[in-house]
Amino acid sequence: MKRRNTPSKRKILEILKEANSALSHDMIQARLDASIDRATIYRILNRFCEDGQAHKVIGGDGKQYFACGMERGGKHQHHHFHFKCLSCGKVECLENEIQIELPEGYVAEKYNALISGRCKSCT
Amino acid sequence: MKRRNTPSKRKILEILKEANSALSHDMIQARLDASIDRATIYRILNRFCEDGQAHKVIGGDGKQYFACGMERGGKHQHHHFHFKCLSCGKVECLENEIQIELPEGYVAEKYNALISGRCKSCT
DNA sequence: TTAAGTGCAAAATCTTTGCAAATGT
DNA sequence: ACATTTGCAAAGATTTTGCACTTAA
Repeated sequence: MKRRNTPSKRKILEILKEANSALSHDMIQARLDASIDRATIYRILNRFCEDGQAHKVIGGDGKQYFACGMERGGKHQHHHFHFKCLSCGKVECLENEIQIELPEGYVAEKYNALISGRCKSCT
Repeated sequence: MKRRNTPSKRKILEILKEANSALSHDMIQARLDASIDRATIYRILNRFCEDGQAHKVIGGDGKQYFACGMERGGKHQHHHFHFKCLSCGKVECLENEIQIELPEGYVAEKYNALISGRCKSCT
């Protein structure tokens, strides 16, 4: 499946790059001047994740947050923690790598690690 | 707000204790012989979390999973990782404690850490 | 007795899907 | 040309809420 370079994709990738945090669907929609359909936004974001241009974290609220800050060369570099501020709502990627030894016979595939609390600006 | 000891609460707590894994709402409902209303189950589970008798993890699927295995004396002992098997769907509490140094000025409140993959039985 | 808990129905969220029309290559 | 992408509408899935009725203490 060959990917196309559409205006919508460019805009959304731009927004993800400018934000130095992970964004939920509605945060992205809020930053769009012209409106792109909800379904289209989700589809674009999911394609970004498939292609390794972005990654997804599930918030403590069960919502999906997308970020493209920690990918290098189209591949997600390492598995890291995320931090969600309960006050301002910002979701950031932390540098801390997840290092954990799983029990014998367990194989890890995906990581979803999110800590909630107060960020520096909100303390 | 004084809590009461109802049959529904007892049944659900029983189920959580017997399962050596975290259960989602529908998993719990499936294990109930007599049916308890959906809303009631959610309310009971949320009360358990408020009271420290259970804790909640958000799965990579955005669903809520509840467990009461790691609490001692009504208090959640430590923050730990969870593991969800993508094959059999089981969500387990891992012993590994989450130890992470947050950036200056950040305060942690809640932890949600889940690794997905294959468990021992499914490899 | 009376505050807490329950059931039912309905609402609120968030996300995905089907399909026809539009568009990139 | 033709497969990919989009918009619209509708469906799906999960969780919460309002309200009257029931029940534990």
